[in-house]
Amino acid sequence: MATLSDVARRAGVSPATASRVINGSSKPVTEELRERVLRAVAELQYVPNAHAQLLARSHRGAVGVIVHDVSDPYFSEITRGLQRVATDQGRLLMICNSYRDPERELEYVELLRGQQVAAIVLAGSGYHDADFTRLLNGKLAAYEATGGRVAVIGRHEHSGDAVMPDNRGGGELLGQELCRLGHEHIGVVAGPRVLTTTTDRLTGLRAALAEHGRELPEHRIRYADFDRDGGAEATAALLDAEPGLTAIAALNDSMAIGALALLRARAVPVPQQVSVFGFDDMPMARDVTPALTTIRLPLVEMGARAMALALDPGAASPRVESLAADLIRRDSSGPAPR
Amino acid sequence: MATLSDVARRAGVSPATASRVINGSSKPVTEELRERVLRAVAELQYVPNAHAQLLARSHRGAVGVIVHDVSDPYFSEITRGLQRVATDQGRLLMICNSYRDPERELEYVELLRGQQVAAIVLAGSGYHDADFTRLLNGKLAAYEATGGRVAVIGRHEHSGDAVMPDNRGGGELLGQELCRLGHEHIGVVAGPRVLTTTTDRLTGLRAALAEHGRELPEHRIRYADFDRDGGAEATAALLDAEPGLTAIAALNDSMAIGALALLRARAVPVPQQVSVFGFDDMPMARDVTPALTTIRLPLVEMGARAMALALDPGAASPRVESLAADLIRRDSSGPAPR
DNA sequence: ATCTGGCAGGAAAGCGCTTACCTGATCGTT
DNA sequence: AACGATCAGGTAAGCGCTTTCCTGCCAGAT
Repeated sequence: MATLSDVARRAGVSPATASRVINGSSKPVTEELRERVLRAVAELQYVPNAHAQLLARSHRGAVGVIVHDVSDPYFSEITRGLQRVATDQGRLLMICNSYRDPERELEYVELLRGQQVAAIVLAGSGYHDADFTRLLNGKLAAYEATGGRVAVIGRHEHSGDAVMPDNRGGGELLGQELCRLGHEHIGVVAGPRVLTTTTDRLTGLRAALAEHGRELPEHRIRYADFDRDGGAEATAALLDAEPGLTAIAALNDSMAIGALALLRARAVPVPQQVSVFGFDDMPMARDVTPALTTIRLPLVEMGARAMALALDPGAASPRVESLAADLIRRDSSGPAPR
Repeated sequence: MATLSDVARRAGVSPATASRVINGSSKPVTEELRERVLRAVAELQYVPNAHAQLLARSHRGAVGVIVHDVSDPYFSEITRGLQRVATDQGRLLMICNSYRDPERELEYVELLRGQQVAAIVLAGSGYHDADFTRLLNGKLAAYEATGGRVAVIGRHEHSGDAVMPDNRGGGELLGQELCRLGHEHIGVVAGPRVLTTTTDRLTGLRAALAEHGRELPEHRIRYADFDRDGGAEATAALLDAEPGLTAIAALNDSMAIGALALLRARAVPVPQQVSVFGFDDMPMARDVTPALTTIRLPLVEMGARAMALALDPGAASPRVESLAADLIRRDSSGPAPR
C-alpha cells in the first residue's frame, strides 16, 4: 500500500507539501509542484489511510446509527431519512443492527465511541428494563461528556435530544376508529412486552376504548415477535381462542401482514368478517390485498429530523420533536359485521 | 476523551502494561496490576480509539460492502447473508449505498480502500459501460495488489471471485413457463438497459421464447426504474400501447408489484385476464394478492457465499460459484385466456 | 557467594498522516 | 543599499495506540 511518503518521494517534495496538495489545504503550493504530486498520486494509485488521517486530525467524521434491523422496512425508511441528511452534510453513516438485543446495543455504543463518530443516533423502541436503561444512559453520558452528540428516535428513557413519534396518540386513533366502526370483539396482535413502543401503542388504544366504555381484557392481547411470522402466529392463537373476533389490531404493519396471510390461509374474508389494522404505514402496506388500513408514522421524516438534531450542536437544553400519527383508511377495515 | 496514557497514569503503570491488560496480549501481567488497570478503565469509562489501534496494528478489520440500496429488499436479503458470515468471523461490516450511480460506486471503492478494509464485496448488477468497467477494474486491481480481497455478486465484468446468480437461466425458466401457459401476447417490464442484470434476464427469456417459435419484439419491452413505481409506469405504457396483452413479465419483484398495483387500479383481473410474473422472490412476493409467481434467486445464500469467498484468502485462481434460479408458481399467473 | 535463566514491566520506535513552526529566498520599502 | 515583510516549502512534533527490545529482579543451580 503506497503511503504519503512514497508519493512525496516520487514527486520529489516533502510529505507536508504532498499532504497540502492532496487535501487542498489553505496553504498555497506552486502549480508545478502540485502537478508533480498529483501525477505521483495517480501513478501510485495512492489512497490516503483514513485511520491515519482521522488520528492526525483527531477529527470526528462519521456518524453512527444503531437500529434494530435495517432490513426491516420500518428501519429502512428511518434510515433513508438519516442517510439523506448525513450525506447532505458530507458525513459517512455507520449502520449497526442490534437485532433487538440490548446487550448488542450496548456493545455498539462502545464500538461507535471507539470509532470516534461525531454523533450516535439510536433508533427503535427502548426496553422496559431499568438496569439496561441505566447502563445505556451511563455510556451515552460518557460519550456526550467528551463532546459526542446523541439523538434518539422514539425512546423516552434518554434525556437528550429526541424525535418522538406519537405512539400513544396513534393508539388512540386506532381505538377511535375501531369504535366508530362498531367493533366489540377486538384482538390485539402485539410486539414484545419489553418494548416501550408496544406498551405506548397499547396504552393509547386502551385509553380510546375506555372512553367509549369498552375494555381490552388481557387475554385478547397476544405478544409475539414484531415481524410477519410473529403476527401470523399471534393471530392464529387469538382466533383459536375466540373465533368470534371481528377485528385484529396489529401493533405494526409487519405483524398485520402476517395476520392477513393467516386469515387468507384460513379463508376468512377481510374485511367482511374480520377487519385488520396495522401501524406505521410502511410502503408495503398499500401493496398487500386488501390494502392495509394503518396508522401512519412519518418514518423518513423522523430519520431526517433525528439526524438534523444530532448534527446540530445547537441548544444545550434537550430538544424533543414530536411527530403526529395519522389514520390511513384502506381496504382491510370495515364496519363490524352483525 | 480518556486515552490509554490516562488509564496507565491512573493505574500507576506504563502504557505498555495497560495496553497488554486491555486487549489480552499474550504477555503475562501480574494479577495486581491487571486489577489496577481494569479499575482505571472502568473509572474513566475508557474506550480505545479504534483508529489508533488499527493504525498501530496495521490490521485490517472491517469488510466493505457496496450495494445499490440496502432498503431495496433484494439487497436487504443479500446483506443479511453477508452479515451472517461476517459476524460469525467477528468482522464489522461497512455498508455503502451507491444508489445505482457508477460514479458513487467508484468513490466508495476508494473510501473503503482508505478505511483499510480487509475485503470489498460488490453486490448488484454491473453496467454496460466499458469506460466505467475499466476504471472500476483498475481500482479493484490496485486494491487487490496491496492484499485486499474482492468478491462480486452477479457481475461478469470482474475477473476475480464471484457469486453468479443464473439470471439467464432464470429468464429461460420464465420463457418456458410463459409458453407452457400458452401466452402469446407478452409485455416485458424491464429495468434500466444499462444494467447487465436486465439484459441477462432478457436474453434468457428471448432464448426460451425463440425455442418455441415465439418472438419478443422490442416494442413489447419497456425499460424503467428497477422499482415499484417504474413497474407501474412501464405496465401502464405497455397496456396503453397494446390492450390485448395476456402476460406481464417483470424483471424483478418490485416492478411486478408495481404492475399488480396498476392492474388493480385499472380493475384488470389477475390472472384471469393478465398473468403477472416477477423475478427474485423477495419475501414480500408471497404477501401481495394474488401472490406473485416469480423466479427465485437464493439471495441470502448468495450473500453468505460471497462473504465466504471474500474472507477466505484461498485459491489464487478466481473462483466462480453459480447459483441456480427456480420457478415459484403462485397465484398471479395462469393460462392465457382465449 | 556467584552465575545463569526466566520473567514481569518499562522505554521507545513506529503506524501514516496533519500542522504549527521555522527557514531561506524574493520582493518592496525608506 | 540595507532592512523587514511576505511567501513557498520543509522540519518535526504529535495524534493514540501496539510491540519489540531492553532492563532489572528473583529463583535455582553450581
